[in-house]
Amino acid sequence: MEHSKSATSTDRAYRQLRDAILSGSLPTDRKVTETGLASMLGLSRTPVRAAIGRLLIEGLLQRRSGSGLWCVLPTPGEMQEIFDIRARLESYAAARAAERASAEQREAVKQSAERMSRHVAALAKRSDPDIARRIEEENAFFHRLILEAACAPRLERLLQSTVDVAFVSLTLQRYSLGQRVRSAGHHHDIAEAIALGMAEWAARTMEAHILAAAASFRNRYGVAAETPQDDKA
Amino acid sequence: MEHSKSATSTDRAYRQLRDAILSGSLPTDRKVTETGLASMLGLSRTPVRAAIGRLLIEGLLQRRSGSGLWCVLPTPGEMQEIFDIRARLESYAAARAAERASAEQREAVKQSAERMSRHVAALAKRSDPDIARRIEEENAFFHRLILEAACAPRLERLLQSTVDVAFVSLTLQRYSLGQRVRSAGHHHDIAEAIALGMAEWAARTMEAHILAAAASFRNRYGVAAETPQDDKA
DNA sequence: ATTTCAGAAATTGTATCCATATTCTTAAGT
DNA sequence: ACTTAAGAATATGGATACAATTTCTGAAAT
Repeated sequence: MEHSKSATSTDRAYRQLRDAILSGSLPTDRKVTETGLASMLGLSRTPVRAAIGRLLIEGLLQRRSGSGLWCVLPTPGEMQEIFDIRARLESYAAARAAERASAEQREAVKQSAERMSRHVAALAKRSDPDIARRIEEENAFFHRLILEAACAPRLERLLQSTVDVAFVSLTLQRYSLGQRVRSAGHHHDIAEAIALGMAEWAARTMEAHILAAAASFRNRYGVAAETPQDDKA
Repeated sequence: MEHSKSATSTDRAYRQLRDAILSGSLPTDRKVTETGLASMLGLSRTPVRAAIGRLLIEGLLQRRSGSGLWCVLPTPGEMQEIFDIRARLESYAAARAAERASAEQREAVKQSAERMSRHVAALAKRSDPDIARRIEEENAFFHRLILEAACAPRLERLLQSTVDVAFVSLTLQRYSLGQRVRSAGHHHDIAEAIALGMAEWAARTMEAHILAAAASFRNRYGVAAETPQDDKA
């Protein structure tokens, strides 16, 4: 659940670079170099290159023709795309989980939903300054539980490595209290659908859950509703 | 549309290893080593390691706990999973293509469907010994056209890593003539839906198109899920 | 002044080397 | 005979060295 403190240098480099890109501390308006990143991290180029390879696949870095390596943050349009993809894949995961989760897994999902409700209640009472982080972790845990219960290794890899969860939690951080209450309600609905083995209900609720997050993101970052006329990004 | 011979050693290593795994010329019942693969390809470990990194992400290689590197081919259950994922992602691509394809792209999709029909007709007349390959290429081209028209770079990357795994397995199977005729019909339907901008129709037809392929695959290779008996080839 | 060519600098791709961790083998002890 | 421990062999992760391609700079020629 938490990052094990010491992994390989490659893993550390990957996480550090990803965080640096997502937090905006790496420039997106000029090119970066492998050597520069390596010396910034205090490592040789070898592990940094491996990390760069992963980030290239995930799309957070790009090699532009004849002008080096660039950090790339998803445009609002791409964020919408990411949410749409997640809605489709996670609803599939929810349906599979409803069909094949073990009894313990169904119980665990329900308990996660319960905990989430308590966290949100605590947030309303301002009783815990650290509660926002707890909510985010609980949310990630909930989705991970379902993904595991879905018993779908390929789906898991796709969701984990290519459409980054960090984007979603970025959105979650800005939820209003009302949104959080409703989001916790979604978790309850999904948990119940999975517990009862109702795949279609689970899938549609998960879809709605993620599209709600997408809508919230759109509101925040000011991309008005999708215009029929094509805006090239 | 084909690989130019000149590329970086890493790319060559990646392609060679991927082909070797998918074609079954690398063992899946005992472990392989980086050093062994490198000397097999006549390269140093460095580019081979980069290639291995990509294959690990794609799931064609796995590091098993404390016992090295293994080649992994998708099980029939995973193939079903891959088809399900493709059905969801490519139907999304079709919907987006219906909404935002250019006039030229809509025309190109229709023309590809036309060519496919002609190829299938030629197949019926046995007039071209090479026709099966042509059909495969046209099919790949059709799907690629739609993916490009969808204007969704993330989706494109995501599908690229899942599709080609499915494709190689697909080429192992032989569609019956009747199936090919119906498949070409799907292409026409999808092309028309996209041409008319009818996103929902395009999406549902694409979904059905891929699930039909999945069913055909299951009949040949899968554990017969719930089919009482399979039909004649 | 603009263009072009050459040399220099820099960046990426590849190979080799080293260190650490893990496995396999062998020998010793109970 | 079986178990365990120690050392050897092997494999992987990382660093450095090297090569080749690409880019930048500058000067010369039209």
